Amino acid sequence: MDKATSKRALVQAGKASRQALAREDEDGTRERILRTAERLFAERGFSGVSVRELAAAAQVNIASIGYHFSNKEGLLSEVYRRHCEPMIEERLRGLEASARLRGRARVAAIIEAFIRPALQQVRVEGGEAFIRLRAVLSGENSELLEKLVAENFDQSSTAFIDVLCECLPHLSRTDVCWRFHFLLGSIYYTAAGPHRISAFSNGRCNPANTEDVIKELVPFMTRAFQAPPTRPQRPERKRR
Amino acid sequence: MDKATSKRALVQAGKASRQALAREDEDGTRERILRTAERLFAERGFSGVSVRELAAAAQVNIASIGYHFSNKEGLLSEVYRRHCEPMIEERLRGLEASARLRGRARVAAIIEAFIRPALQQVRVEGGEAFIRLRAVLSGENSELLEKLVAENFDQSSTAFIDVLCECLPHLSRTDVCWRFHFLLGSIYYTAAGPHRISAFSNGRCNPANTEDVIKELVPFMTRAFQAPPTRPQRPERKRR
DNA sequence: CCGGGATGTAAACAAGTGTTTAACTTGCCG
DNA sequence: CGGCAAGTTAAACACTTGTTTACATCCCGG
Repeated sequence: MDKATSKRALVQAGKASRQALAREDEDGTRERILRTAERLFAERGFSGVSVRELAAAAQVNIASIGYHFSNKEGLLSEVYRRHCEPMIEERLRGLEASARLRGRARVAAIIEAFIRPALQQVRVEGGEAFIRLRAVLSGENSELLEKLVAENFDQSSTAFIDVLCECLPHLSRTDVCWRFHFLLGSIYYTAAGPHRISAFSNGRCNPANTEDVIKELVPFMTRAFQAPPTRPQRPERKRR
Repeated sequence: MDKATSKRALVQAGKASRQALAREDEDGTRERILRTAERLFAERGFSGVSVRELAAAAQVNIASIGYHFSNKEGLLSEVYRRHCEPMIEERLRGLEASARLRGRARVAAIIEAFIRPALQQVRVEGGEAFIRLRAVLSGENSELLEKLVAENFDQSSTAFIDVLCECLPHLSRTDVCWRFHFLLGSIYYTAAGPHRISAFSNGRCNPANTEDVIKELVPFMTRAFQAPPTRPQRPERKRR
């Protein structure tokens, strides 16, 4: 990828500025590739989709994807970045808005501010949500993905944890991190493996219904965050 | 796969009985393939590992894996089945044992009975736990995997949900299903994506430490399950 | 009208994919 | 000894993989 980067770097830069002018929604080759990619990757994962399939589905020449995004990984990065930016902004807006509330209501608002944008993320027409892609990817391709996740989410995750610590002063930061991690797991799994629950609930639970998920998950997690601390605020305190 | 199945079926049967005699731990080709497969699949997913890599890592001829397991998917099925059986048995033992307790303590015991066997599942030497494999697979290869999950887990999952419903009579079965689903998500994610939490907690949270995870997750989930119902016990009741 | 950069395309590239073949070794039993 | 089945092997099979090449267009300022 090193030689490809240096070779195509200038081309890429030119592309970016041009696209900033012609506002995203045009129907050009580049746009069609991106839309098809986010759909297919979300459905079948990264290594589960070949560039040939992708090109065929987007009705685009195979080489075009190399031309516009350097290579397959470059395409994934761009898909990822495009979705994360607006989602994170929405999350942070919700986080700020929660500041008007206090106590349990505020915790609930924070959790909802985190969940909602992820779940109702623009669904590609008739397809899976972007969150599904993130969940699917969390299994494979760890090197590239870990970079993407770190770049895109570290900042906002930390912001949420900070505010949660503020609202839950009886908890150590370690406990909050754990609980936040469990929350993440529930969101991902809801997006990634919706078949299982709908199976053992005889179809009564449908994770595709965003409002249902929020109605169930927010009170569940709000309550959970209020469990007594597992680790003491300061480890030494126990001895005193 | 259809023709292969019919052709190798008898061979497979013979193998199974022979292996029942020579107790699992021998160092034969078949055993080496299985052990290597569970390690590699867990690390890099199903489509992320080629038969050739696998054969090389197991120091086995490429054709051997076809001979012993019909094909790559057959190998996965066997890896899966071998781990699920003892794990599910342990889970059910824990579930029965929880019957001695009452109230919140019983809920906690049930949740721990479900979590513990999954997390402390025999780790292949120096490698990832089997649960990681399950989490990784939940993204890809959906047709085969869904069959495997259904075959191996439907029964035990239903048993757990049944008992939880008993312990939480204020909840509708639908609510219990949702909450069980969220629990599953937290477990999977803890196994699949351990890097993220250890990153934003500055290493204070280490999902590889099974006891830590249990100490954090059990109270968290126990409390969460006790949240007030989201859906009424009987939908019509609201109107009356 | 022409030169030049951006964009699109068919064909080829080398490597890698899962699977199968056919030959070969081994051990066992009549 | 011969026959036979289980197990192992190198080699080949028929595709698919991501990427690159060299060749067409296109459009626009000079």
